[in-house]
Amino acid sequence: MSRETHLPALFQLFREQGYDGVSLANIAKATGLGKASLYHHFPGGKDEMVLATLGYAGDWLEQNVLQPLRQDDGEVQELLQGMCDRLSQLYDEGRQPCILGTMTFGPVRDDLHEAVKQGLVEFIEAIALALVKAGVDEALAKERGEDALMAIQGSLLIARAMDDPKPFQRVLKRLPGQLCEGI
Amino acid sequence: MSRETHLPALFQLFREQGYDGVSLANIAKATGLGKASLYHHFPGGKDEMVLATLGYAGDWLEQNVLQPLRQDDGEVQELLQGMCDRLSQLYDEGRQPCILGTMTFGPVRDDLHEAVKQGLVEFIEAIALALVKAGVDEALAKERGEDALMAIQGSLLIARAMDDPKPFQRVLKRLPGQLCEGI
DNA sequence: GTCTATAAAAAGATAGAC
DNA sequence: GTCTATCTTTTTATAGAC
Repeated sequence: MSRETHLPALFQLFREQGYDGVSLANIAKATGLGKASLYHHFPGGKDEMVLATLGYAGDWLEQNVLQPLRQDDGEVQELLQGMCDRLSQLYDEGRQPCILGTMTFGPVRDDLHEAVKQGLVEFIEAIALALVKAGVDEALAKERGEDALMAIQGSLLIARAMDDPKPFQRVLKRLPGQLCEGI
Repeated sequence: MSRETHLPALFQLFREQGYDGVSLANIAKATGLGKASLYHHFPGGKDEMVLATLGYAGDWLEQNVLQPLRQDDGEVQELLQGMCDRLSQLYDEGRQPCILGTMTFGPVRDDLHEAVKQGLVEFIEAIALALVKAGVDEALAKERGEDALMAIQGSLLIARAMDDPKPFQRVLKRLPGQLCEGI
């Protein structure tokens, strides 16, 4: 069993319960490992576990959402629709939280904070790039990328707080058209 | 010194760091009390502290935001503009988080979860009521109330993650017009 | 109403055997 | 690579004096 084997379990734990909410006992139970065994895979302890998990989530996002979004072929509306489809999968149609959002409310620690910020920046820039290619002004494209992330994160937060995934689904449905308004 | 004296300090702690992130040692330091003294004011311990803090925040919101929003006099645009002005004050123009948002990512506990959900529902319903009075269809008004909360919470999350309050300020600026679209 | 002192439990982490 | 056992620190909470 390698380190990568257990990252999906860690991902699920951390995105649901956050850094403070997850204990090594939780992780041991979820992975089926003893607490001591976790230190074999992650010598840096809980800090290394959460950073590795953010890397795992970032890789998934990069491969399945951002790289397709940066492709040159295809209409921008279709690229954005593809993005929404993948996000719907990632967040299980609004029933699962985003680890970046969860970690935003975690403890104030520079490495964690930077990793989250970096993930959001790359996401925003990938959307902005797609809009710029479609002829949108650079400043407006960046604003719309930020608007998209606000809409996604806000809808996931409300969906979680209200025990109802529909707000997320509604937001995702109108997102492509909203981003392309005026093109 | 009464219990109410210390609620502002607790409010600031909990909205910044969440339930798990705040220890009794933190609270003791912030209030200037000894740990044991906290149990005089809050015999139920940390649980009672956070619930009392949510009540304190809910009272502020009710008095300063929701009641003015329910008033009959005045144009709906102006009522919503007033709401945004108060929210800008509450969140220090995007530099401070919303305790409801922070608590949404806290531990899964029924009483906390219910208190947060209830606060969001009342907020959404107050906005929807103002729109209904202005002639908006009931179902659409509720959607727009949800949209408003998603925009507020999403922008506060992004503002916090990116160390930049401007996304929140931008969202608040266009919110009244957005909610009144088509009236 | 606040304090010192202390308990009891849970947390993160390590040593060393297999 | 995984385990049992143990250690250290932190956390929540209580007892009882002033």
